[in-house]
Amino acid sequence: MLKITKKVEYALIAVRHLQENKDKLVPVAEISSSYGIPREVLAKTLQKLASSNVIKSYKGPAGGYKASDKIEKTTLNDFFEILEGPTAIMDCYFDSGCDHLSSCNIRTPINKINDSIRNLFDNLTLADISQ
Amino acid sequence: MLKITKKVEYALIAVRHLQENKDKLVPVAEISSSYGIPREVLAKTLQKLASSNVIKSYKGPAGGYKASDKIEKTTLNDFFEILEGPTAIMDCYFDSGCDHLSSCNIRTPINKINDSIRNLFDNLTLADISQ
DNA sequence: CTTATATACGACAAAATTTATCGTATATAA
DNA sequence: TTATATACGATAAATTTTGTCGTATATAAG
Repeated sequence: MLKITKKVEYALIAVRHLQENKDKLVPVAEISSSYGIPREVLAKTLQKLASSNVIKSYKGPAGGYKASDKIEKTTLNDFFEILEGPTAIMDCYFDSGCDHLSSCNIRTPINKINDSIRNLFDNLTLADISQ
Repeated sequence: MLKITKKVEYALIAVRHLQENKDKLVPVAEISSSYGIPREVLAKTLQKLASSNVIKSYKGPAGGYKASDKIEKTTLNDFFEILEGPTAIMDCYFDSGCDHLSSCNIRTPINKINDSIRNLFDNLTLADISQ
């Protein structure tokens, strides 16, 4: 439990690789072969980061991805939510479709844990964890 | 991702129920029926908490579980680890069997995130999140 | 203007993990 | 002796995660 997904792992690897190669455009194939990541999975992950402007994409031959200016200031919370949706240790923190609400005795604990984690991730940027 | 398991959810519910019924022994069946939790799953979960002395167990008719003195001071980290093993967002934080180590460029980020989460859970007790 | 290369994106299959069930053993109060 | 409760391993079902496949679109180069 409390594991990050491969998607997020791959995204972190890619982001770091782009930060280390700011001078050029990096195609998916380069990252995928360098780190042994399935190409299509990585491609979709980078597409999400691109549509949120964490990285920039360029099509065509000699195209690829590069880090955007935004990347350093992106918080872990934003990064995770771009890739996986809202950060919550239980779905009921965001969803409203719980039918056990009347007998639920852990709403307060769950909310406290969640708020703590979200606060942690709101205050950590991609730059912070790279140093 | 970063979800707690049902096991942990059930354990939290049970712990809160025991805290609210400190005067008596509570059998698994009472908790399981009150909150709609599968009996056997809950039973195994409580067995783990009992063998770690977070709660105490009593066999036989009129037996059941009750909260121990230790319960209030138990940290979330201890609680989670009793139920699910070491807290880590990626297995490589504890396991040594990674064969990508030579090309791994996210060891620092992963360790920083992990340490932050563990620090958070080390400083939150079951009592803290119940208030 | 054709071709080769790269991103974009939806549908589906495979694998892994989580969740639940079943069967049996042991302790103990009445 | 019996009924009730915990203890615990094996296995099945369900869910989630991970990976694959097919097709479309953009663009640089010859």
